[in-house]
Amino acid sequence: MVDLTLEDIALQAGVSRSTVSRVLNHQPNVSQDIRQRVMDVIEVTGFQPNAAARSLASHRSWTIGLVLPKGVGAFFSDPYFPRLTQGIAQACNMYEYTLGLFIVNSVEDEEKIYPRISRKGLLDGILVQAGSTGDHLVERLIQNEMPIVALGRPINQCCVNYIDIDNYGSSRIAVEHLVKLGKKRIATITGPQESMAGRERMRGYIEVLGDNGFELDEKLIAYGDFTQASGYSLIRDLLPAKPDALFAGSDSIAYGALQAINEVGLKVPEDIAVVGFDDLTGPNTSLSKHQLTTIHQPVFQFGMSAVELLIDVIENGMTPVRELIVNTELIVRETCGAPKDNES
Amino acid sequence: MVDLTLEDIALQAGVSRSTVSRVLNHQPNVSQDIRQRVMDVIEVTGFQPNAAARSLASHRSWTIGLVLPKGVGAFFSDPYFPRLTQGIAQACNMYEYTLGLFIVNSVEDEEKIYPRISRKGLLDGILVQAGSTGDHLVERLIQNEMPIVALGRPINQCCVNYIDIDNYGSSRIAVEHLVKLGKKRIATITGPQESMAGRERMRGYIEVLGDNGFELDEKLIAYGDFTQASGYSLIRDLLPAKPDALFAGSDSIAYGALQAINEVGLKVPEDIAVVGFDDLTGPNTSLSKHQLTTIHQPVFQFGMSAVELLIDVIENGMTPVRELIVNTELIVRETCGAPKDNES
DNA sequence: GTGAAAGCGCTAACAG
DNA sequence: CTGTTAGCGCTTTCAC
Repeated sequence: MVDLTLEDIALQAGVSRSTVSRVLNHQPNVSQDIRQRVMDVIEVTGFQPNAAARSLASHRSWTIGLVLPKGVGAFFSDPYFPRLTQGIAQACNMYEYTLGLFIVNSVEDEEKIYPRISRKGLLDGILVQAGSTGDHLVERLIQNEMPIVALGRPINQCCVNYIDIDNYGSSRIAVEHLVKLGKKRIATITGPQESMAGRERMRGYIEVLGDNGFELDEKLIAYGDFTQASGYSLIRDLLPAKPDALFAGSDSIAYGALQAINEVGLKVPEDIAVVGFDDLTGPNTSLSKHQLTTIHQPVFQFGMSAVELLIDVIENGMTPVRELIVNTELIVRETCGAPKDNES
Repeated sequence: MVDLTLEDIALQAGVSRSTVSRVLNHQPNVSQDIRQRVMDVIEVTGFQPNAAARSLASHRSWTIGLVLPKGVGAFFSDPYFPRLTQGIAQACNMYEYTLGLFIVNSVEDEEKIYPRISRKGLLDGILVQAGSTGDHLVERLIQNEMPIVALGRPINQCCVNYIDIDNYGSSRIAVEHLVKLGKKRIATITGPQESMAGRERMRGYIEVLGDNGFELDEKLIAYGDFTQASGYSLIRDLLPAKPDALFAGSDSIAYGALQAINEVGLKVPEDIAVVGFDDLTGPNTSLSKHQLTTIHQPVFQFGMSAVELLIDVIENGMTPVRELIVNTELIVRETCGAPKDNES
């Protein structure tokens, strides 16, 4: 297939280059029959406009970047980022954007990548995962007046567009569920307190206990890092305090804890009820003998909404600041010991 | 930061635009002091050349695409693709390429995405995951004379650059290991036979048994799909035939089988030895009570090599056809029941 | 509603 | 070694 240009199409259709351009960009001011004639030629020739030329002339690349800062790269082993990425990619396909992926693996990467993503003509906008290192990047990017949306609410940062779930409210619902089930000694293994998610989920736990007149017992609290390994090891520190329930800061933590609980011979949910957070259906959940009660966050949809939000920012400008909170849902399964719902 | 152009830099440095361009592109014919002067101005101003303009003029976008065809999207839940993607992204950072990610989620996507990735001016080259749907895409892309490298060897396709591991040879090593351990009734749960990996691993199994004078027993063979779920359910069909060993077509299959074996009260490796394939350290492996003996494939490195291969193709043309085989390694752990290595 | 013409910001011969 | 000069292929005023 020889390289075609607008000019070639124009020639074949017997019109001017501008007209072909108008048809290509779905502009209104073209008569029906000419439009059809041009479209036919495009169809037959399989013409695709040159992306670089289009970007250069229009100052729009139709490409957005997904930036995963150092640190979250490690999280790539859990199903969260893959799912998120899929949602983002899906939305990009829908809106005919190209997705650029920037994974920061090291400190050196960070400095090298930054100029590349902020250079003109490459990206129309940026999605950046919030988190300790990410937030630093967010700051620099914003000063560059590049359309940007943070995935998760950045810490120490105002006036940033972001999309997030209601971590605080959701964890309240999870812990309240445990309270309603009559649990009296509710333990928690939280995520990292440097992350907004870890912090807010913790805050929900603390406040629900307070609201219900429970005393905070440090022996029932452990600080993990969202991983299965941390759940597995930290629950052992908590067990001596005889908890009758565990609110895990993530499903991974919950699964780790579940396994350890199992190994010491305790029963779930009889001896200890467990509620997780995330509901990422992955290999773990499918075969687990425990059906985990958890907070479902719609990761795929979250990714899609993030793209939509970013496109909105690209098209309508950075002000006002957008803050989008996506709904979660408590999924009652078996590990909390709640009576079964009446099913129809 | 106001938008700078080459011209601005040239003005400030007191040279011509071309000279700045030469400095930017690390071309040799610039005197040391002028080069320095230009670099200083670039440094101070933080100038970054416009990506679109550069692509348009040079016919190089410094962007490569990673295409994950429909079907492999589902695999996104296991750790393989995330790791692979990380390796690819890492190499892109190293060589200062931008990575475009194209995940095909549906049939409609397929038709919409194809023209976008094959359009001029966007991508310098393409990495495409091989596999039933992928191979079809590979074909179309090749005709477009776009530099391309397949990840995994496409089926029914010659004359394609690809990178792969030696599935056949590796599975031979795994099964031979079992034979050497004195196993007589070696079962297998394979991956899908539509995939080269599934097929070749199966072939290794069959031939090693043949070489050792074993009869093929259909009761010891099950056809899975690489997932944990398939391992979990299919091993139950195999157990009545009293296997003393299992060669699993993937670690996921192995873990599924391990769990089922456990649940029926058999012991690993005493009653049944298990060898897997992949060695993707993920959440499953970390806490498993079984240390899986398996074939290690260096996924991250695989991704990096794929990028290097593609860059070679971009720079030196499509001929000759490149075929790159990456080495694997048998990792002897506990599930095969081999005596411990003497450790120093 | 359509065409002509002027760039977008850079690279790459080609002179000198 | 450096500057001048054409474009790269498209979008976008501005006329008509």
